[in-house]
Amino acid sequence: MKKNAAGVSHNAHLIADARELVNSYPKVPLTVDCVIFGFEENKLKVLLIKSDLAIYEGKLSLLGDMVKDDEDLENAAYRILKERTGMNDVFLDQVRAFSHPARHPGGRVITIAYCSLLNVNHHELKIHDNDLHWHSVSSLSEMAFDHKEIVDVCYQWLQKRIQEHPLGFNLLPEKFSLRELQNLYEAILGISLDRRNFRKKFASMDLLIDIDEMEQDVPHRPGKLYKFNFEKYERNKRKWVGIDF
Amino acid sequence: MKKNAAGVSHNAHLIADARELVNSYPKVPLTVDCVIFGFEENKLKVLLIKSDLAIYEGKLSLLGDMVKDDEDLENAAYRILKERTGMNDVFLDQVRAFSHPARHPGGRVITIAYCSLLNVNHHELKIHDNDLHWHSVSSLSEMAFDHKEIVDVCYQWLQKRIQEHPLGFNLLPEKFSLRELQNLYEAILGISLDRRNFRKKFASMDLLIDIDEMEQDVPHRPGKLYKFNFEKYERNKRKWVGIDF
DNA sequence: GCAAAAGTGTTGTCCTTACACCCATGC
DNA sequence: GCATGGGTGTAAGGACAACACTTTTGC
Repeated sequence: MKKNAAGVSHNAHLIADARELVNSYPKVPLTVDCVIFGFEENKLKVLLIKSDLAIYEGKLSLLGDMVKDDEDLENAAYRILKERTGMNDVFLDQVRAFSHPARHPGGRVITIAYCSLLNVNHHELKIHDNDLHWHSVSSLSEMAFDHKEIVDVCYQWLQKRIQEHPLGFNLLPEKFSLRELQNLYEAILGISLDRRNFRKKFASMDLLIDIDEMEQDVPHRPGKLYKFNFEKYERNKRKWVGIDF
Repeated sequence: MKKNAAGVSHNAHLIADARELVNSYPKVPLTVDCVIFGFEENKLKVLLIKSDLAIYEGKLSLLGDMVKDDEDLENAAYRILKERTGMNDVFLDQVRAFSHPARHPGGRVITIAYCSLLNVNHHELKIHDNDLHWHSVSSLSEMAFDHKEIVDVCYQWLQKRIQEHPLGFNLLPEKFSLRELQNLYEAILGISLDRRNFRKKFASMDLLIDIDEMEQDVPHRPGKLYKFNFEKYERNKRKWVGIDF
C-alpha cells in the first residue's frame, strides 16, 4: 500500500480508484419480481397481473419492476408490492436470480424473484391496475417472459419451506381451525394427510394457542379456533441435524 | 392488440417497444462471487485470494468478477472459476444476491454468490495470482467488501444442503473411508457423531459401493474404501415430506 | 505389546403410521 | 334424523440414540 502524508486524501484516492474500477464494469438492467402466494377456497393462489408489454398482450405476468438506483433489492421488492397492491405488512424472501440473456424480449434484463405468502382475506386488493387478481397456481399455463418458470421455482421453494418453517400461518387468518390448517398443507404439498396424525403432530409441537372460540356459520359441527404462537416458535427455533438423502 | 397487415414488422415494432422500455431502466454493475469450499486435513477450507483493490490491501476476498454483457450468471461463475483457478469440472449453485447499496466502496455493485464444493487434492491450483489459497473457514476474520457475510451465508447454506443432498462426496477423493466421510460431516456440521450410528446410517442408505480396497500407509488398522453411488442416488432422489419446525 | 483406529449389535425410546367410532351442529 | 365434518386413542413398526468390546495394523 502506498503510504502518503495526507491520510484522508489518500483514502479519497483509493475510493476514486475503486469507483473507476466499478465504472469499467458492464451495467445490466435489473428487475425484481414478486411471487405472492395466497390461499383461498382451499386453493393455492398467486397474485398476477396482465402483462403491460404489448408483445405479451393477454399473457399473465408477475408483479415486477425495475430496481432503482441505489435501491436495495429487498427494498425494491417491498416497494413494488406496495405500489402494485397497496400492501405493506408482508414479509418477502429472496428466492433466486433469473438471468437467461434472452429472457426479456427487450434485451438483457436480470431479475431477482422474491416470494411471499399472505392471507387473501386479510389483504384486500385496493389497486386493480392491469387486472391484478389471484390466480390458481394449479391452472397456470403460459405466462409472459420466463414467469412460468419463476412461479414453478418459487412453488417448489414454498413446498420445501413450509415443511421447515411455519410460513403457512401467514396464509391463514389470525384465527383458524385445524381443518383449515390441514387443507392448507394438503393444497401446498399436493398430498393428503391423516387427520388424526396431523392434529397430533401440531398438538405435540405445542405452538397453537387454543383461544376458546369456535367456528361460526359453518354447516356442520364447528371446530375450535387457534392462533399460532409465533413468539414461542421464534424462541425455540429448531436446529435440525440429520442426514437424509 | 393492434393488428396490422405486416405481421413481421408489427412484431419488430413490439420488440422495439420492449427495447425502449428496457433502455429506460437504471443499469447496475453486476458481479459474481464464487465461494468454493474444500476439505483438507479434516478442516473445511474456502478458496480465497488477496483483494486486488488497493483500499482493501491485505484483506482476503472471494473469487469474483464482473458479469459480462450477455453472459448468464451461471456462465459467469464458471468462467470466473476457470480464469482464477484453472478448474472447470465443478458444479456451482446459486446461493443468493447481495445488494446493499454501500457494499462496494467504488459505488453500487450487486453480486450474486455461487457456491461449490470440491476435493482439494483432486484439483491442484495451477494459478496463483493474488496469493490464491485454501483458507480455513473457522479462522476467517475480516474480509474485503461484505465477503465475510457472503461466506457465512454460504456456509450455512452448505450445512443445510449437506444434510439433504450428498454434496459432501464432492469434497472427498473418489475412494474414501467411512472415517473420512464422518470427519467431513463432523467438520461441516460442527458436531460429533456416533461412529456406529453413522456407519449404520450410510449402510442402510445403500449408496456406498464397497470397492474391496483398503487404506494404505495409515499408522493404524486400515479401513475399507468406498465409492459413492451417484447413479443410484440420482435414480432414487428422495421426495421428502414431513412437517418439522 | 501397545497405541490407534476399524469394525460390529442390542436395547430402549420416540416418532410415525394406519385405522374406526362417537359427537355436535345445521338443515 | 341425517349429513357433515369435529374430535379422539391405540397398537405396530421403524428410526434414532446410547452404549463397549474385539480386531487389525504400524511401530
